[in-house]
Amino acid sequence: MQNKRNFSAKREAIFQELAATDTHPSAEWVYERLKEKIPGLSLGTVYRNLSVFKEMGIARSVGIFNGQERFDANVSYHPHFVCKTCFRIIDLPKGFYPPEKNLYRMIERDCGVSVDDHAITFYGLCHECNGI
Amino acid sequence: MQNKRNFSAKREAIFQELAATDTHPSAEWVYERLKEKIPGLSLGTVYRNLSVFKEMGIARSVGIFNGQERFDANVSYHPHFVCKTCFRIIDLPKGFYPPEKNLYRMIERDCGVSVDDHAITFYGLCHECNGI
DNA sequence: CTAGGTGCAAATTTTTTGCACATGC
DNA sequence: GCATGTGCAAAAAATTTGCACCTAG
Repeated sequence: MQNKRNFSAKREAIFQELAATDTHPSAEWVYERLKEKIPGLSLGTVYRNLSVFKEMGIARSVGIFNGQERFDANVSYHPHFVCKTCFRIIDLPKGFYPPEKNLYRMIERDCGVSVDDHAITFYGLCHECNGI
Repeated sequence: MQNKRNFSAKREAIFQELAATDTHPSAEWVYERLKEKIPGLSLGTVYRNLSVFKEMGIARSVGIFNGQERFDANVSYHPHFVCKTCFRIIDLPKGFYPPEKNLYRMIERDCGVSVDDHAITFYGLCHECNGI
């Protein structure tokens, strides 16, 4: 496993930007924020590095919402809430809906597949879009 | 000829094709299958009608996998399994990982959002891709 | 006639990729 | 020098849309 100290300056900055937010940003969002600090940055580099992070296992995709893939540097399991209106993505505590111990093994036995991951996503309206 | 839904012939055929399969197909898949039976059909019409079905609540999106949105005419809640290699999508019995009664209300109270839906997706390798 | 549905192709949007150049060891 | 990283723009791929026509009622 590669230490992120060996990252290039731009790769490091992209990872830090992703890791420092809880907004589960898109590539575009990361690019827009970083191009102020790093004038030479290109959007393609952001895409390429987000792919690198996924392959390394230090980031994951939350899903594609409103046509844009959303990323998360918090790779420990937790459910998400997605607002159907503004596509805000909120982390939910792991305590909501915790997976049973042998759930993957049960599915494997009953369905003839191998399972190594899962995702839980709730949908609705966030506080701002709810008109409250 | 009029059917009970008042769908046009093509709309009805698209819905029937979606409802008759458990493959959770993409628009392309539906189009490829139907264009043999309905020579004049166009891909745009398939896309437009799948959107209509989603708005009507008689179909839903399973998610976007391998760049293609996948649809399901089975709108009653059930978890899905997605093969990371071939992107086959398999229905799992509702009994796996059933939601707790007041889960939505708990999330609403604790997180200040309104919740009306959720999805659970397991990932791994299907039987064919597992080399078994 | 009217309203909705469709074919067709162009446009849109997001993401990927080819290639030349840059950078660090 | 060599391998990796990057800018830039073109390409790719999926989906949406504009518009003219068509069809049912």
